[in-house]
Amino acid sequence: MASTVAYTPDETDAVPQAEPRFAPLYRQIKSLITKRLQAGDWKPGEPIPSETELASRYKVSQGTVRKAIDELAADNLVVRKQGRGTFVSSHLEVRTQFRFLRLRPDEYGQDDVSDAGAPGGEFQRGAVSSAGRSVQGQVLRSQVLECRRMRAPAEIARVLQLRSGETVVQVRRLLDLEGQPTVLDEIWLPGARFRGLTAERLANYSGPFYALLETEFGTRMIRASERIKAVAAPAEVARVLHLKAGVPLLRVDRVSVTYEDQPVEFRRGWCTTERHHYFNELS
Amino acid sequence: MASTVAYTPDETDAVPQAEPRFAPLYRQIKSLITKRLQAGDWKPGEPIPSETELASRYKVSQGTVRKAIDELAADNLVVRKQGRGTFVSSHLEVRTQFRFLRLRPDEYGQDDVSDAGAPGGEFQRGAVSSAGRSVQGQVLRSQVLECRRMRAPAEIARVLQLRSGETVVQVRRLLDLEGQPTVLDEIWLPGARFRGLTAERLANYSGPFYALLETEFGTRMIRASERIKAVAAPAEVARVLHLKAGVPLLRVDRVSVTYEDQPVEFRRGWCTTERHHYFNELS
DNA sequence: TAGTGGTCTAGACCACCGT
DNA sequence: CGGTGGTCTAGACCACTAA
Repeated sequence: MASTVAYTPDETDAVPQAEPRFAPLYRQIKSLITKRLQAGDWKPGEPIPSETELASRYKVSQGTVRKAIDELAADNLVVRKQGRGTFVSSHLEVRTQFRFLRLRPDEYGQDDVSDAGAPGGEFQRGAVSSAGRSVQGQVLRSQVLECRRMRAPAEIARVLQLRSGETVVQVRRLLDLEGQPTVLDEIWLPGARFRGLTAERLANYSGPFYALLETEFGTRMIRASERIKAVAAPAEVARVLHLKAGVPLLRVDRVSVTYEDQPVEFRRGWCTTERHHYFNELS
Repeated sequence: MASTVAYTPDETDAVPQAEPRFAPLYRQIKSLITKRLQAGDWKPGEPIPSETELASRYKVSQGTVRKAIDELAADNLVVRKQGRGTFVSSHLEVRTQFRFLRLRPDEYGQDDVSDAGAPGGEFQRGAVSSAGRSVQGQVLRSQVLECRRMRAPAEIARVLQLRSGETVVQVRRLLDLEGQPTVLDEIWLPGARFRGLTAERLANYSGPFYALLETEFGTRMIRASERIKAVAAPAEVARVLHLKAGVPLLRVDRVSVTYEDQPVEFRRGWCTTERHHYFNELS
């Protein structure tokens, strides 16, 4: 294949359409692979074809495929395992399980956490509406309070890029960390994408929320952005968290996106920081 | 040079000592370059030698140097500029100036900020004890309230890895965002490293705090980690921020490190989030 | 042992920048 | 134009994993 010219598909692949022409070859390859992931041709947890296989399939050198996969790995879409292969990443894997949970107990990792090596999260099946598991040394327990379908409030519709009045699923749940009620999450999801999502389905599922969305609804959360404010606890929130109304809480608003930067979740978390803190690395 | 064996220094470079032997060649090269940066042989804003130059100097292929520099660039230690060269990154550069400031006005970037392309921060010299400048579309003004030397409190000494009782510099400053007092920063620095740092020096300097530490004291902040809590504003803090005592504030504790992960700053920021929020990207 | 990702090389050519 | 980083190739060898 010529070096920088537009990629011409061979028989084994879907046509690449609205791509930025004249992108470097490795980006075109990256984009082709991403499309396959998005289409679900290669599923979370499974290996993608080997570098040599992809190289011959796309008629480029292995080095080019390598660079494409390097970026996919940097984007956390894929995980390389030496000697084994390259795997579609999944919220089910221990290493990426609570990738988006930034709340840490205050005692944890006094200095930089650097690598910390999470002690492998073994799952314990919980009672109805709950699941208990260990993550980063802390015991995590999730209890679903509510799951209902409703017409999207204007604000939610805007964020999720829905027409106003379209239906959304609202989930409210309580997170216990070390036995303390710590986070109240209010989650909104596009109704169309998560058709069969019910309170019962959630109750019977033990495991990370995003893992359920991934395995049951084929929607993988890729990336998210958060906005954090300090607020006084509203009465209703305080009640659920067993706190006095008005105590300071972290209000964490999160927009999560799948492939192509499609927003598919809006979440508002109300967090006590009496025994925990929000952790962040700057670089 | 043989492929994976230990690197043997040639005449042009300091001996590599306590390095993890049997690291890949490119990491050894990376480490050699890092040492040069740390030693100040190549200064912030200046170019480092070209890839071909480094390749011949270290007697490795250009590809290997390239991979080393790729990582340095990913670590933000260095910035590549096509056609020009590779430059030691600096807190003076517009693009990295307020790299660590995560507070955004609420209206800014309704959706993902993605790339946003900050509109180039032109500096305006301010009155004594202050500097006004524009960053990411918001007007930022810093006012030094206090700068004194003191014996390190136990907690500070621990974080900065000093012997208890060693002297530290404490700086207190107020950040105005869009004319609103928004953040009160309490900063502790190791006294030994920042010997000539005085209130006057700070007052006469217009520009980012870290840029001053970099240019005047040769200490570059590489990386930081933050812990965030929601707290009720202490009376003293509230007074400075023109708020009522007890209103919810973000308390952001930051530990910043230089090369070799040496901690060199502890900072506690008290932030109102009435008109701003803390922004974070998860991936 | 065969297959995978990881490292290293050498050389070609391109895109961009300043002079 | 010459020099810099950016892309692409082809091939060799290493390290790790699983059968």
